[in-house]
Amino acid sequence: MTIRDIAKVVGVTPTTVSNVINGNYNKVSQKTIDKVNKVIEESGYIPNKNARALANNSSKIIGVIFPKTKEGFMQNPFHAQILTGIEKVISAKEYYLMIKSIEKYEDIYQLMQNWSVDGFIILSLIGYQLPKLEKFKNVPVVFIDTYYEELKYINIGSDDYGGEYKAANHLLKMGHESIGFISYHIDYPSVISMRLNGFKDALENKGIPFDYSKDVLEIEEFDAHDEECVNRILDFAKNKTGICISADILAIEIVEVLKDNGYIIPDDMSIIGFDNVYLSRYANPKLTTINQDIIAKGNIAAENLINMIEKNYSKEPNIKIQTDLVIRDSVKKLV
Amino acid sequence: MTIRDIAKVVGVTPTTVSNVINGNYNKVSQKTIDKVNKVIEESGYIPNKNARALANNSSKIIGVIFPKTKEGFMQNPFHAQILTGIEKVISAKEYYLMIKSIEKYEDIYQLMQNWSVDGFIILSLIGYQLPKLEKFKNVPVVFIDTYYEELKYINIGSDDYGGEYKAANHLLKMGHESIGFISYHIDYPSVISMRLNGFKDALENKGIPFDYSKDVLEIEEFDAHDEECVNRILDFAKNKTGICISADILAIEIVEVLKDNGYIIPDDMSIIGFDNVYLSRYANPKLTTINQDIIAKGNIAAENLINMIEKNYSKEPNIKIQTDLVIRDSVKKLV
DNA sequence: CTGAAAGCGCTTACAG
DNA sequence: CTGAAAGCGCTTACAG
Repeated sequence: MTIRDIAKVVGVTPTTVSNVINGNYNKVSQKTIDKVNKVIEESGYIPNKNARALANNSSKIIGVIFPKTKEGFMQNPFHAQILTGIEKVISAKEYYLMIKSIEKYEDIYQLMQNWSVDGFIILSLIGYQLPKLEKFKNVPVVFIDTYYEELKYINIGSDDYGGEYKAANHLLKMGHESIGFISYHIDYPSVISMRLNGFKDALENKGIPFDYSKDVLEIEEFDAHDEECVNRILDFAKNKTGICISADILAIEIVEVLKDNGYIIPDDMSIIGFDNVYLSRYANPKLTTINQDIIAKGNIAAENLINMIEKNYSKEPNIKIQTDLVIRDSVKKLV
Repeated sequence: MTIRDIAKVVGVTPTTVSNVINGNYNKVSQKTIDKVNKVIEESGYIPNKNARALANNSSKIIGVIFPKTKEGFMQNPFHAQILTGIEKVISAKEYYLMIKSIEKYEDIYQLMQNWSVDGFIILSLIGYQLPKLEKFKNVPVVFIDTYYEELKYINIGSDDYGGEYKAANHLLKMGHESIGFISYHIDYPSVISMRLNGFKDALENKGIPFDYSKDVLEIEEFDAHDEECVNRILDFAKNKTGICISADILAIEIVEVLKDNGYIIPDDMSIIGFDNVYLSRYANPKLTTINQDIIAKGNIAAENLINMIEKNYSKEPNIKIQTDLVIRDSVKKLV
């Protein structure tokens, strides 16, 4: 079934059928429109998108790029929630969703040209990996959680700085004075480094000096079965009463490690996460954390991208979702 | 940059360039191959996939179809894990991944023809929704978790019957005699109905009569804030000491409801889930459940599909992943 | 309002 | 080993 077949049946030319399909109604008589539509209906004709994309140089495909992670790309609940948000608006607007997890950013170009992808959403790219910007000139791109000074593109981020500031401040208010910050590997600039800044400033604003070497623990690869990794955490915890952890998923793992080693949470150690991943509400104890509306973030990213694609218009270059403290059961008030 | 541009630079014809790109080396001299490759390299040429798909009627796209759920398609950790498994092999084999969540199965046809999708993986389709089978004749399809008598396609499932049998049996062995089964809406046949069968047979094999009206609770829509929903669960729990729940995500919610209403788990009520979603290991108490290797399921589905696409060969029509009891902390031994 | 024709960028028999 | 040509199924100026 092609456009030509339809044309033959109706007794008209492919041009006309194409015009009907594309809603160029000012170019076709109502009578013809009806006839064509009827045949399309009856025959169950479905246009070939590849041909259309080839002729149009536009595909209605939106590519979503995830960083490749060791656990597997959707094992990260943050990724899963973002994708949920993106998918919802993409499918509502009748775009198609192509997904790729990449190791090096050059892989994006391929996908870009390959399919005449109409636009991209790129997640958590570390600044220094950002490809030379000119390359993106022709394709609308929306970044999520990307910090980069020269970023001229739309970025949908969160108030990472303010969020972690609130987290540390909460610990401080609850009477904790020796507190630390644990994170996966910290890139600069990045979501994590911004959170660290918030942590640091909260301390200093209370007149508590910040000492990176004592107050921050970077964990390159968390592994609950790796003795050295566990010992580093235990060592780090020793002289502290509270810890801010840069992501809920890591926080939950660390809570388990501490519990396994005799800590009672929050009695012996107070913990605050970040992200308010849906898992955190079921953890034991329920995790006090910083909420960001991850699904909204996905929605906003997709909406902005589609606006760019369709109207060549874009709101602000930098949108920041607010972040709020969610108090649950993992922080204890010290007297 | 097109194949023609490359051809011009090399001083050769598009046919030859195409032959080099496609590895038809027996049709081109080594000298030409080298020259062409050099120019391709230098120019950063990337073939247009749409054109190729149009000419080939094959796209290297694999479509993955999820049922549309209220929470959002990736909010379901089972979906997320399956997708992780699928993505891993698809990207390793250099296919592209297109994702769609659908409400009605007819939407599949669209996607199918639209992009000359090379194959489909379809998740959790309920048997009676299965489209007329002839329609799939030309496109390889692998189903996941689909039960259907006349299913002539490959299905990657789990031993749902055996798994739930083990679950119920475990409760029985631990001294529980009045036990129940809770599930979302039950379709027939389906993953859930098979699990229910396993539950039922475990009971009957111990000489305990099974009474659907008393032993099974179907929850159409779980909502912890809906009083009626909560009351139904509390009512159901009243005269029981243990409950098998057909999915971990539901089990975890129900545990919360019970705890909120004064139950201590497992002292007052023993709970077994199903799926061993990664969340279940962090729940409070840690959830005893039935494990299935969800990522492996995704891997196997993708591998089989690609085999079908490339070699027109397929293993068995029906592959069942094994399911095993994972004992954690949500079941109590009765004396 | 309708149609003939060229073009999108590739592939693939076929001839030489 | 190389190339000319037709075709994949659509779109889009352009002419009438």
